[in-house]
Amino acid sequence: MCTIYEIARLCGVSTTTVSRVLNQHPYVSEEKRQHILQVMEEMEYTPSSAARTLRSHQTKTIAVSVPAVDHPFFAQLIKGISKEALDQGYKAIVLQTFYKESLELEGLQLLKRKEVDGVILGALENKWENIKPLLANGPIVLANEYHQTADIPIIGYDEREAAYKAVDYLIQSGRKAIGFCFDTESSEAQQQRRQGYLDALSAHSLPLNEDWLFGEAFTIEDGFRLMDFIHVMPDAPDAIFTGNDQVAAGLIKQAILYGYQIPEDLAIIGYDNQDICEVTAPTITTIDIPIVELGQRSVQHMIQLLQEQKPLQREHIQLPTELVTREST
Amino acid sequence: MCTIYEIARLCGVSTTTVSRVLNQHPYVSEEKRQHILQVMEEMEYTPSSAARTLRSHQTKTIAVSVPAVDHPFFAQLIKGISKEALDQGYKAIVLQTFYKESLELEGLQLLKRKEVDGVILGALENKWENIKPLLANGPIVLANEYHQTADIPIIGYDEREAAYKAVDYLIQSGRKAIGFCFDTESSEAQQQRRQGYLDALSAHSLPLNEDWLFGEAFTIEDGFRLMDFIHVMPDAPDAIFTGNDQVAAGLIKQAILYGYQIPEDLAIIGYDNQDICEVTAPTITTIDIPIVELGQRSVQHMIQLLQEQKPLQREHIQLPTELVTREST
DNA sequence: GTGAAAGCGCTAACAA
DNA sequence: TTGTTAGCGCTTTCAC
Repeated sequence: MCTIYEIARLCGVSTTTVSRVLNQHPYVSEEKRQHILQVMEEMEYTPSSAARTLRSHQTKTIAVSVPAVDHPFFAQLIKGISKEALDQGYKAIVLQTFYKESLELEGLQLLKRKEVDGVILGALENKWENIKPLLANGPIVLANEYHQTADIPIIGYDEREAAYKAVDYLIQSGRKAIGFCFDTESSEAQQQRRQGYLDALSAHSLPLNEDWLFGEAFTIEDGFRLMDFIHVMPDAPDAIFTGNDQVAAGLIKQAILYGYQIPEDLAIIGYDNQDICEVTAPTITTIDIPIVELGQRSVQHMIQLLQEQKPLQREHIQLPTELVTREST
Repeated sequence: MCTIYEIARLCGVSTTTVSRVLNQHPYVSEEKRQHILQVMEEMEYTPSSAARTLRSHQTKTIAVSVPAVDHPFFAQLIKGISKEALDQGYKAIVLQTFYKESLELEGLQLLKRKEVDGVILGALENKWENIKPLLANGPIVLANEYHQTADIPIIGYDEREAAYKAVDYLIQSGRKAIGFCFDTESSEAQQQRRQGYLDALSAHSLPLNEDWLFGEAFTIEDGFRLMDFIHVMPDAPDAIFTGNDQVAAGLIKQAILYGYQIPEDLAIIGYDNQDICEVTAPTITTIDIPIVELGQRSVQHMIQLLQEQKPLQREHIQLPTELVTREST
């Protein structure tokens, strides 16, 4: 591990000159530049990023905060983010909140400690008031989550419209008793989605049955559990719009076990268009979301923010979604 | 953002003293310690990690290199690693190789640039000779991959035994024409696994049919494709031990489409015990691997290495695996 | 118990 | 076009 001093000494120049070739500063004679470059090569010189960070106050690192990396949705989001970051010369640090406010907040301390240049939030566990003060330490971008008032870039898709499309499709195909699954009540994205559900119902003059709103639905297991519950409901829905494909897969599997015909007895629509949609029997109708692109766009936006240095502004980017019909409807 | 100087000035002490309380050095009077702590609190002082890194040559960061984070296996591995790292006061940087040697090598430059203290390799794309020189820059730990000679800690499980268990089970249940899927030929872990397959065959005096070895099997899609291929084989196997649950799920789905009865016409065993095993029809018999624990152990090992500062040694830790029988066999 | 001062590796303002 | 020099924020000898 040699330093810029070594190189300078070896080349008979000052550290400034070496630093200049490192940063492609124009004022270096071609001759010296070549020589220095060559010596660097020979010595296997690699600049210390710690020193650079200390000087420049830039870490070239972005943190991504998600509830859990092994949820297929977030795994894909991270895939996009991590790839794009690396492409742009940044590193990505992964933070998991496990759906806990405290862990989210703790992760965000990285911003305060200047260990990362910015944070991409793939979900939002805390109230915005708790997050907001951290903006003083660096930009925050919301990916896949929504907030009414936060003055930061929000990269997502039209949750309301996506939900509307799904529910409308169910109604068009003759369903009248449509259930809705969500994960957490607190997520504004989920509320938007619910609004789409409600709008579709009222567009077709269908009344809302509160019993058909099912919360805490995240995983395949939750799908199993939920189906157990629905199976014994006196007034069960004949279709369900789930919040994600995992839950849909769980529902379907368990329903088949109970002897349901799907979609005849119960139609099901998922969300995310994960691979799992193609291997269940029946396959799952779902909403396709450009997740990887969502991650990439978030990074691009973040880097732009970092470079322009201008104040954070509210901005709402919505990527297109698509209803993909399969056997479960 | 205030510095140690500010705090020192405000408290009428030297920076040394402030630094001492920061590092819980004993020689500070209780009185001053309290005062300093309080002022830090008031000023919302947070130490600059860049400066600390520059001084101490420690980044408190570990890199994890995997082919792709959205593969369920690696997603879970990262979950374990990322969680354990954070618990221990380390950060985890995610590197994706996309199965390319060049990207793996590029990621490993982080070690050289001293941007991370160590690297956990969740797979191995390069020849070991290409990786080895990097050991001069920091420890490398192999998680879930195997190498014959590398003098580094290897945390995994007995691939050979796991494969043996699976194939033996198939043979015990009357199968004689057993196929084997793997992803890449170059992985030594895969070779171990293949050895288990071979050993089980010969233990029961079954000959090896080279046509029943199927490579490049990573995803659900690959499972589909593979089944298309098997379907038209003149001499098709009556059971397949796949390298992962995704492939198993794809095989099953496609086989059912072709009118196969599973397991009667074709028995299938997966690998990893992912959630997907429970939602396919039929459900998937598989090998359970403690993936999250594997990740955690790797981090623990890495941190120990980092702290002890003693030279890297070859070490081979094997976690237990288990055959989980379901409907596909 | 406490502080002065050097230095980790790099960059940039200023001078030449 | 090139070099001198002063820090970035922190830790750690060494001296008191």
